[in-house]
Amino acid sequence: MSAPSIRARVRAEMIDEIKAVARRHLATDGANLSLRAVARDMGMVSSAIYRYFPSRDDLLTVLILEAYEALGDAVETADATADRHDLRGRWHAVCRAARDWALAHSAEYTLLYGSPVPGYAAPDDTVLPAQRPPLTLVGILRDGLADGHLAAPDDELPEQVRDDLAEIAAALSPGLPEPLLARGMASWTHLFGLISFELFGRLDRAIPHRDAYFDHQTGLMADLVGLPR
Amino acid sequence: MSAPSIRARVRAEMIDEIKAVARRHLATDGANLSLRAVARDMGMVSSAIYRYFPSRDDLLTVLILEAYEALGDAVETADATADRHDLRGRWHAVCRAARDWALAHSAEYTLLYGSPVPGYAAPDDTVLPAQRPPLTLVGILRDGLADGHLAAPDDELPEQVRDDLAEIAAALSPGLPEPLLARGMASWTHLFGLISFELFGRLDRAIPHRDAYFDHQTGLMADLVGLPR
DNA sequence: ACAACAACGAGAGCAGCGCTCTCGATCGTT
DNA sequence: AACGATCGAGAGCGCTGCTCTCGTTGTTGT
Repeated sequence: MSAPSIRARVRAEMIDEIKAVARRHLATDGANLSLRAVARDMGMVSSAIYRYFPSRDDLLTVLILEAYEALGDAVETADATADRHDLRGRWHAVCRAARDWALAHSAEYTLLYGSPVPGYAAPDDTVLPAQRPPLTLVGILRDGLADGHLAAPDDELPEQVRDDLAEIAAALSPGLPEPLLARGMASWTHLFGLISFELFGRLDRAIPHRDAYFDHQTGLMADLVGLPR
Repeated sequence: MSAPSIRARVRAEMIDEIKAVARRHLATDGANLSLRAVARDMGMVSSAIYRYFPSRDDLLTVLILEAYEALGDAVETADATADRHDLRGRWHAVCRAARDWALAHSAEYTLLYGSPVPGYAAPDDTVLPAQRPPLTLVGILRDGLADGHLAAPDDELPEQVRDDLAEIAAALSPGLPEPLLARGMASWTHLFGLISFELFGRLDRAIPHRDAYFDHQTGLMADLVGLPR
């Protein structure tokens, strides 16, 4: 067993460079990534790329996975950096981190949360990383319940809704009351919609002051889940 | 001025058939519409399509415009059909109508609310039709205020948020209190996110009972804007 | 040290795409 | 009846993802 051979090292660097160039193309040209353009940028012929990625979709899948991880990192870091007992501060920090990452990596965000590519099926590997942002929000709720600064709402849930949410709670955060989880999921849904609206240009003419609008909207959701002011 | 000539009539029918075939392709193959495939389906050669639409994007634009109108029709019809004084019933009817239309026309919904196509810029003609669903929701709020069954929240808004919302209110529904509009926009954002999550497969493993979940989530938003139970 | 093998880049080629141009055929009008 | 507009077919351009072959180069076992 020797140190990694020259070939293995070069291969790893090649893969990294392909991903980097692909990300650059993604940022400038949008979501329709051209393997041939990537190859050209690297001074290679298009078929050579296939030594490293079996298909364009496989390259996209890797980029998607890493994007999920990057977004997850950004969100969790924001949460960990905030004062642990300032629930509302954490909430806003997490939401802003998601938005900031999305604005800074719009094409990658589009890959994650935009329309699914027709022929493309997301592999199961994406399920866990995709849960990190909502899990972070749920973590704030869990902490709030634990130290008594947050009370679960006493909404009555239809049986089917309660059952579905109970299973989710069991997987995400055992013991989380279903009515609170329901409101948490509404917040997560709203956050996704908010970022998508902004990124996809739906606020262009309507909302000049995006930062203030975003904070106020996420504040409404903080109210909805019952975070103390 | 004569009756429309045979040629004009045939041309109109051709355009209609192209749009119909294109919609069918959209439904089966997803958002990447192939002009050549449409032409093949019509027993034509691809270049013949260009006698009727100057480019693929122009065909897409027409489909998008008509999709906006169809969604707007569905939503407004649902609102008009419900009991005018049952605010909550109207709210749920409107939300369900939007969701039903999206589920029944998923590719077209994706065209409207999915990631924007890279090279494609939405023409201004889409702005007004795109406002019809949120306008319908706002209409429910306006009616509620008018007959006293709905009270505007007394949220304090940051100045920038209040100013932006005041302009929107002036355009959409003059006199609508900004704090209520803020919550209405949160509801609309949430509704878009909710439908997109479902359509883009993000609830696939998590929520088996989609109908009940949807109604409960939109109910939470009805609470948020203050609709009486 | 040399042979055998695996990994690699270049190139040609296939089928598909959007789009353009040309050329007859057809239709409506004068 | 003749002319001009309209239309469909066909060839062709440059682009795409992807496959296959061929010569070269790095790695490994004897």
